[in-house]
Amino acid sequence: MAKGTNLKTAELEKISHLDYFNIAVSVDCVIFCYEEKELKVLVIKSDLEEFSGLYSLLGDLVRPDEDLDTASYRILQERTGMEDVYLEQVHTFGSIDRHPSGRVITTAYYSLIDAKHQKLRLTNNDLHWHPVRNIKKMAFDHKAILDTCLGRLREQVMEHPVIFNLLPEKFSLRELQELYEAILSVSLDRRNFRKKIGIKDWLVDLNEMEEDVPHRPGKLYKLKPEFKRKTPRRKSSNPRPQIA
Amino acid sequence: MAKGTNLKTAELEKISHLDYFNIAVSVDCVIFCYEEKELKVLVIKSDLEEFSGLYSLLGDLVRPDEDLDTASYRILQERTGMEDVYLEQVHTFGSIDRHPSGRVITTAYYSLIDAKHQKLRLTNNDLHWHPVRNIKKMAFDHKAILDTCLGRLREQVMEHPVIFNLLPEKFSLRELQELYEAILSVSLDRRNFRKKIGIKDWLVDLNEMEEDVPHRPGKLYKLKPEFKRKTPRRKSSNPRPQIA
DNA sequence: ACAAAAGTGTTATGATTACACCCATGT
DNA sequence: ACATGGGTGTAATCATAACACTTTTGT
Repeated sequence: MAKGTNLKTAELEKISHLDYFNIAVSVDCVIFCYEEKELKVLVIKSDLEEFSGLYSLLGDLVRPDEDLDTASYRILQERTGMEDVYLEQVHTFGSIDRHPSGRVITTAYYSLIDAKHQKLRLTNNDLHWHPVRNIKKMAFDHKAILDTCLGRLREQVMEHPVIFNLLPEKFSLRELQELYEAILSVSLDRRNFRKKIGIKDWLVDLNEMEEDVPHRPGKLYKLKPEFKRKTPRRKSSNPRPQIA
Repeated sequence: MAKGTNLKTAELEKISHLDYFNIAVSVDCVIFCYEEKELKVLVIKSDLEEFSGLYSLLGDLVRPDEDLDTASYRILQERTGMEDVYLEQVHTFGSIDRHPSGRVITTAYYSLIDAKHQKLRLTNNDLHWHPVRNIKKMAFDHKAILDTCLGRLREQVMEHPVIFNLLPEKFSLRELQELYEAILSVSLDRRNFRKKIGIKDWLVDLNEMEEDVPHRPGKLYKLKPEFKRKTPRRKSSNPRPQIA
């Protein structure tokens, strides 16, 4: 269609791009679960001598024929054996010196999974779930990545029904409240918590009771099916205004 | 320190990475300004034949010796001649086929600048400010990038004093309200708006009046200096809870 | 009987919404 | 005098936060 002008074709431009094909691209996944009343993150011992003894997040280079989102999904599947997980992109870290092997930029995702359903390939390099609040130092800039993802999780959890990805299908309001408390590092008033959850209208009362608890059993609830978004919600570009 | 074990050094690992050094990394800037009572974005005619006639955002490949954030800042300076601008990373777009020249992932930033202070190098390729609401189609996936950044701007504007980067130093409450209305595509009640802005306590009354307006002049205000964050705010990883 | 947690309501405060009139300035 | 926008307050509704007692179950 377009006549020969001073436009470049993509094919021509490709050549001039070649000089720039020397930044590697990776993804890192902050995979959260909730276990023993604690928020935990999946970490593995770094296999770089520079970071000997430190743990890192799970990540990998992105393959040239693989979407960024697909790459993070692949990491997650390879390591946890889980399908159909909640995964959301958070931030891309691109400092020059963040990786000792050379220029590697990385896009961080966070993921929420139900501790009961995953079957970790706990084979090597001390791959394990680590309580988030104990973590002081990690390989690379992974502590900053973890902090950023935790911050995002805390923001999301207030407004969107994502937290349920960390719980089994059926749960009591106490379990839900304890999970909020673990994520936010606060303690919440039980009555106000129940009122607020009630208003949000996210839950279905299953008319079932907890079993095998050493106290009065609580009712069990599940998330209403219409809120089950394993695929990351697309950000609406038109949220309703909250100003005046 | 570490004895020779089965750890790899970064130097060794570098070699195995070489196969993967074939994804290009770019940044794209969604540069907003406010002019003639409209939110506008800086666009330029695409120089790719595939997108002949379409406009694209301003972007460039990231240099191997340049931080991601620095790259976006460079684009902005080159094109607008401005220093000290508000710039925030939003999302990284990494579909395989998003660029016809080959595999290019791009990190999108949005920026807010005062229309009065910029001196555009309006030299070529029809670089110009385009009203955001008219834009239907762009080169590459740039329409999606624009929408995502606009969505982020709308989220931010509710909670954080960022909007002032689009205004001159001194402004009236009417100008401020019109700007909110332009960004959010809503109309706001004047009394409620003023009440809400008052509560936020972001402004200083300058005890000056508008001049040269064909009606009763309004008071002028400026943003309190402590809220002038040209550098993107770092997300707190500990927002106060808003649940119960 | 005791321990542990479930379940539940009221009051006070602050934010939000809807809504209408007089005032100051320029033409 | 008219047109344009500046400036202001009240009442209704809703969300939030603080707070304590009775009930149910397992041991």
